[in-house]
Amino acid sequence: MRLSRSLLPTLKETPAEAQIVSHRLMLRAGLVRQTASGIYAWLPAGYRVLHNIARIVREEQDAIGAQELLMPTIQPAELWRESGRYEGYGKEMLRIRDRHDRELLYGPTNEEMITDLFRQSVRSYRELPQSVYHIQWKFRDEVRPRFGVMRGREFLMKDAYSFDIDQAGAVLSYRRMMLSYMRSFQRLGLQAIPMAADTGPIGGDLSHEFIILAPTGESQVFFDAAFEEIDYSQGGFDARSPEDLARFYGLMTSHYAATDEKHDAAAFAALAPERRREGRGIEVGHIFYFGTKYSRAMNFSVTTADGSSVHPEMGSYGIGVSRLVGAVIEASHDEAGIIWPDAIAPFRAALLNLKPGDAACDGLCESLYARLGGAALYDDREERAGVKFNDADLLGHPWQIIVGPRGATAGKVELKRRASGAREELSPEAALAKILG
RNA sequence: CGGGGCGUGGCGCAGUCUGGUUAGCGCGCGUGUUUUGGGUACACGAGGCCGCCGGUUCGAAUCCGGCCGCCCCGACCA
Repeated sequence: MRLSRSLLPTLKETPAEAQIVSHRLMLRAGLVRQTASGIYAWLPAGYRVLHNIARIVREEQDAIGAQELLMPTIQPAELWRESGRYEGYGKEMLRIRDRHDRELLYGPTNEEMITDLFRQSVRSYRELPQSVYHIQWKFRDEVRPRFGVMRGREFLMKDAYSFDIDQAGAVLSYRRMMLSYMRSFQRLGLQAIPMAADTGPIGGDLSHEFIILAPTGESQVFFDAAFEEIDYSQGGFDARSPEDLARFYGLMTSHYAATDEKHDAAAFAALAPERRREGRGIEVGHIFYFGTKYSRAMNFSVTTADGSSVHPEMGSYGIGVSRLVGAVIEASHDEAGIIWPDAIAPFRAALLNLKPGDAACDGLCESLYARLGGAALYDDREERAGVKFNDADLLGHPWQIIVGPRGATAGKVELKRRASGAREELSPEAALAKILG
């Protein structure tokens, strides 16, 4: 992308409405613009990040055999009356009427809808277990939206639903999903910790929330360093193996982890000092096993091997995709701006032409840009070097290729690593190899 | 939903209490000169229904009433 032709409105000053660092940086870096309280437009660079996060989450869902589908944002009130939640959900649900005065709502979640879809077509135990997910916009009419994209009213969420024939199967689905979550967060460059949680309005028996560490997180968290050392990869655990899932779940639940409300100082103190970890955390995911709550209320049953019928055991699993954009920034930034993890950066590299109009600089930049393609944001603007440096740091590209007249004539570029600040002068080929390699 | 605050060029703000020149300042934007590896300097210039509606007044950004929007603290939440 050429910066001179991009909708990437960086700001020198912070808009007054932004309080927390991720909100400020998202506005300043031109990732989003607020359209109404808690509702944001995603500008090109921000949208790329959102896509990248969604892609990783999707890959990890697919990897455990969950099927992607897409359910609508607007739902009929009738479905929610069946489960009893239309009345129960409260003012957070955005209720709408169409021209025929039919009651609709903008979905805050999809348990009812997916249960309806399953009951329409799934009749036999032979068709289960199944897990499905979608990545779709949700709306919760928060009384008080804040923290920018971290607590908006409209947000992008990955929500998954599992259907099993019995509790044993449902527990496996639950554990498998937990593994997928830990892998997703790890790939996003985040340290995540699962913690036992209350089930809230979703209801159910078993629930964990996933907290990621960020210095500006909303709650204090305490945990065992063991979480940092676990290998969540395919090599570490096979998601198809019940034994591996049991071992994994054992690790997740046997080590100490708690937010300040549930913190047990004595238990924490019992850990060896070098294993005690403490920090601030942000909730980015939540999983629930709630049994037959919806299948029973909505009369979804399947026949079993012996000819009787049962209500399938269900679970639902959410990841706040748009919230993660803010959460990642909270976890990874400095005074100059954002520091994107390589996996989700909008661009792998910023290509800084320090002297547009200079034949050597232009020529070298054009050839580098052609080689980098969509991986690079080419700063071809007629701006001072300082402006470009500052914008590149603010945007947080993992790499910066700096092309100035001095180096260009000598066939050299400077490569800067955003996270460490390390710079080195090297040949264009070597720089490309590092960035693309 | 309780409490507090704010709406003035794209952004950050002053002016409002105490009504009265052409409504200011910084940044940004445009043109020119200058500068050329960390937000350069100078000059000139464009850009404002002062959130909206109504009222008071000879006169309203400023006073009064209503409405709308946004932010912060708390309770609540992926």
